[in-house]
Amino acid sequence: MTDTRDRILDAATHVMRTRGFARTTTKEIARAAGYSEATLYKHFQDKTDLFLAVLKERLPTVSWMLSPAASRAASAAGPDSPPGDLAARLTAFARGAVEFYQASFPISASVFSEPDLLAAHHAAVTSQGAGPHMPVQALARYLRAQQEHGSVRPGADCDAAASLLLGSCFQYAFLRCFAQLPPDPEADAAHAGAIVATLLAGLAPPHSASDGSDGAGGRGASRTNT
Amino acid sequence: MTDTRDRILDAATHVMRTRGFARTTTKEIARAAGYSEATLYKHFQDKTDLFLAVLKERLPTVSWMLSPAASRAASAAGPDSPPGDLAARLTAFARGAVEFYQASFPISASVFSEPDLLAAHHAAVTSQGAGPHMPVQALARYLRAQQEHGSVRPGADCDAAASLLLGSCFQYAFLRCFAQLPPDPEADAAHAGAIVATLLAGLAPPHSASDGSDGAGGRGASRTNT
DNA sequence: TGTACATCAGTGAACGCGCGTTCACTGATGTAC
DNA sequence: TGTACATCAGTGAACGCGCGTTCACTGATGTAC
Repeated sequence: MTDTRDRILDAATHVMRTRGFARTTTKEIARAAGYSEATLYKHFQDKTDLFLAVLKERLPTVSWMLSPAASRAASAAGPDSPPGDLAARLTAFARGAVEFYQASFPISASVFSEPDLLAAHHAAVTSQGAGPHMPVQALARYLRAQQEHGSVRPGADCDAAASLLLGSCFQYAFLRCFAQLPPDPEADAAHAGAIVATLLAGLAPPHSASDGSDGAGGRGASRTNT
Repeated sequence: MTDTRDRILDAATHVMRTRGFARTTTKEIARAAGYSEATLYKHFQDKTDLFLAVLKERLPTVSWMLSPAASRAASAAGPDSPPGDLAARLTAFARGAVEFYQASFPISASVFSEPDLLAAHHAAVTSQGAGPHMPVQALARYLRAQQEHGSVRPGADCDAAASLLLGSCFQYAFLRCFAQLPPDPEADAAHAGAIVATLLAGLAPPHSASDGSDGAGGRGASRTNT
């Protein structure tokens, strides 16, 4: 059955998550899948082939970018969109990103322990136009669209902004994985809200001339703390 | 000799970098160090003990935070510091961070493939008050100091800003490791400059009220503890 | 319907290999008298 | 100075184990006549 292949991939993914890459042996995978080890080799050429299939077919997808919040954000948002909408949409985007990174980290980080596997995975991912830089580029594109609507300051560097926002989510997810903290929607929401607000408002004081490019002097912060 | 221990640690670090964690066997380490495998066990209890020593004693330190640029930034910077200085210092900080992350990633990511090792490393690192969240906290502290000098907008959320800036560096370094790109100081400088400028200026257009009822500081203020 | 054969998902048991680890040993160096 | 012994960094060779992989096999199901 084709079902068997899926069960093996599910089992391998589960073992990778729970026991870690180093302990994900053919024996463990077979046991978790409920088949003999020999069966693995009816469906996959060797262990590397199986791992690559897991990476390709079982890594959490970036489909959260197409989630209601994100897709509506990308499609709708006319020039008449209410203020605050951008912040709300970016916050939803950030929360999705954290969830995604936190789910994929334990598996994708393991790839770094086998350079051959890393190279093979990278080649596979590149050849189909995917890769971990995609979400960043997608967010940058979205921000540029918002820029045309006037929701984003004209002179702003949308690539840099995307790198800041998703980088923060990425590292935040990493830190939680490293500390082996359980998922915490409340903390995630607080993080997402805080970074979005900070990114939108900027750090420079109203009177500062630290970004010479377009003298974005008034930037929304001018009314703060008066 | 104590020299032997150092040579073994150097060899292990080198093998981890070049062959990857999975191929870092006692045989390879011994060969690279120029000793027999048995010698490893005169200096380390077992292989895990050796790895933990590598992680503790050979991971790139965060000493770049104490580099000329960073330390001067932390100590000097009176209220009369020239405008643009903050940007320059943050840019230097960001470049150092990228270099640091890019050097440590290949080794520290491997730890995720052995949950036991991850837990042991995390415990060791935590017990001595270190950890990957330290740079973020240090940057936040620095920003708060700048805030008191007036170089940073009063209402700004310094924790969020630190997360944005270092998160971007972290993910940028990860992406380069993943793509197995060689170090590129020019690209690094461009990245650092762009994210610092963007973080300082913010995204919101001057006339926008995108961050809610009470101005830019509102969201950040709710979780900023001063 | 019964018979003979084909197909094919899945297996038990074994394979060679390379791993981490141990142990009795070597041989250079230091030292007491 | 020579002798006898102690110390100790380092080793060669072996160990048991668990890994990935293979192979001859099973037995249920389908099918031709």
